[in-house]
Amino acid sequence: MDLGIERKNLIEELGVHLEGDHLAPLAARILATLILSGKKGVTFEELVNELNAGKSTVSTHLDHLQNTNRVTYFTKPGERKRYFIIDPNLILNVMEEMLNKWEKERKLHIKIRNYKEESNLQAAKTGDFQFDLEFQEDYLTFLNETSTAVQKLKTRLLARYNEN
Amino acid sequence: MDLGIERKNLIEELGVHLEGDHLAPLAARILATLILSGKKGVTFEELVNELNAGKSTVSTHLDHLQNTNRVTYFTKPGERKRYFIIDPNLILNVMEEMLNKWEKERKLHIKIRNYKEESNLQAAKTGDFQFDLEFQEDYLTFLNETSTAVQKLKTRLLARYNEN
DNA sequence: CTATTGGTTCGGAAAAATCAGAACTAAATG
DNA sequence: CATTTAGTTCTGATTTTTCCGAACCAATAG
Repeated sequence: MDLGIERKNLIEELGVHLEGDHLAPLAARILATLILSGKKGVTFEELVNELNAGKSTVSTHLDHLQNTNRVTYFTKPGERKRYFIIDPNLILNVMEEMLNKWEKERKLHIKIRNYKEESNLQAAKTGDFQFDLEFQEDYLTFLNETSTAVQKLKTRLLARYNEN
Repeated sequence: MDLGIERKNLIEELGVHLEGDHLAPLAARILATLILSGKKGVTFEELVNELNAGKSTVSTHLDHLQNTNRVTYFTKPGERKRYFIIDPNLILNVMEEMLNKWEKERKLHIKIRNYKEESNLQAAKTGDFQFDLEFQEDYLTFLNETSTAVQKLKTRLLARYNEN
C-alpha cells in the first residue's frame, strides 16, 4: 500500500468528518493535514500546494483555526517560515469547548424550566394547560452527568501533562 | 413579567443555540417552539403563523426534523390536523447520535494511528521523520471515556423509562 | 536600494443553503 | 360533486458561505 495515497485518502476522510464541527471544507482539510503531519509541522506554502488552494483562503482559515485554539505554529531559528501544527492542547481545548457549550445549554434549560413553572402557576388558576417538567429535568441530568465525566477526564489529563 | 413575551424570547434564544447543531434557522425555531410547548403539541398552521414562515419552508423542515428523530406528532380522533411534539425519546436519540459520531471518530483515529505506525516502520529504514503517537492515543482515550459515560447514562435512562 | 520570500487584506465571483409563492393533492365537509 | 382543510412539491429568488486573484506589506537576501 502506497503511504502517499493513504495519506491523501485520510486527509479527505478526516476532512469530511471535521466539516461536521462548523469548519469550512478547506479549514477542515487544513486541520486534517496538520493532524496527519504531526509535530514536524506544515508550512503555509505546503498547505497551498497540497490542498490546491488560494493563499488568501489558507491565510484566512489558518487565522480562524488559531483564534479557536486548534492550531499554532513554531519557527526555526533563522527562518521566517512558520511551521503549523495542531495546538498541543487541542484535546483539552475541545473538552473545554464541550463544557462551555453544555454550561450554556444548562442555563438555558433552567430558564425554560422556570418559564414553565411560572406558566403552570398562572394556568392553575384558569384551569389551563399544565406543562410537564420531565423533559427539562432529564435533559439537565444528561448535561450534568456528561459534563462531570468530561470534567473529570480533563482534570486527569491536565494532571498527567503537568507531571511529565 | 409577561409570559407571552418571555416565550418569544426563549424561542429566539433557544433557536439561536440550536442552530449550532446543524439546523437551519427556521428548523431551529420550530424545534425551539416545540420544546417550549411541551406535550400539548403545535399544529402546522400555528407554526406557520407564530414563526411567520412559508408553508413550504415549515413542511420541509418538519420533514427533516422527523427524519432525524427529533420530532413526531400525534393526532386527535376525528381531526385531520397533526399536533407536532418533540420526540419522546429525544434525549436518548441525542445520546445515540453522540455515540455514533464518536464511534466513527474512533475508527478514523485508529486508521490514522495505523498509518503513522506503518509510516514509522518505513521511515526507520531511511532514518526519516518519526511520528509521535501521543495525540492519537490521548484522543482515543478521550473518546473511549466520554463514550462510556454517555453509554452508562443512556442505559440508566432507558431502564428508568421501561420501569415506568 | 532592489528583489524575493512569506504572507495579509480587500473586492468580488461562484457555489451552497435557506426560504417563499404558486400550483398541486388527498381527505373530509357540505 | 364543489369546497374547505391540511398539508406537499416544484421552481426560482434571496442570502450566506466559501473561495480566489490581485494588490499590497514587511522582513530578509543579494
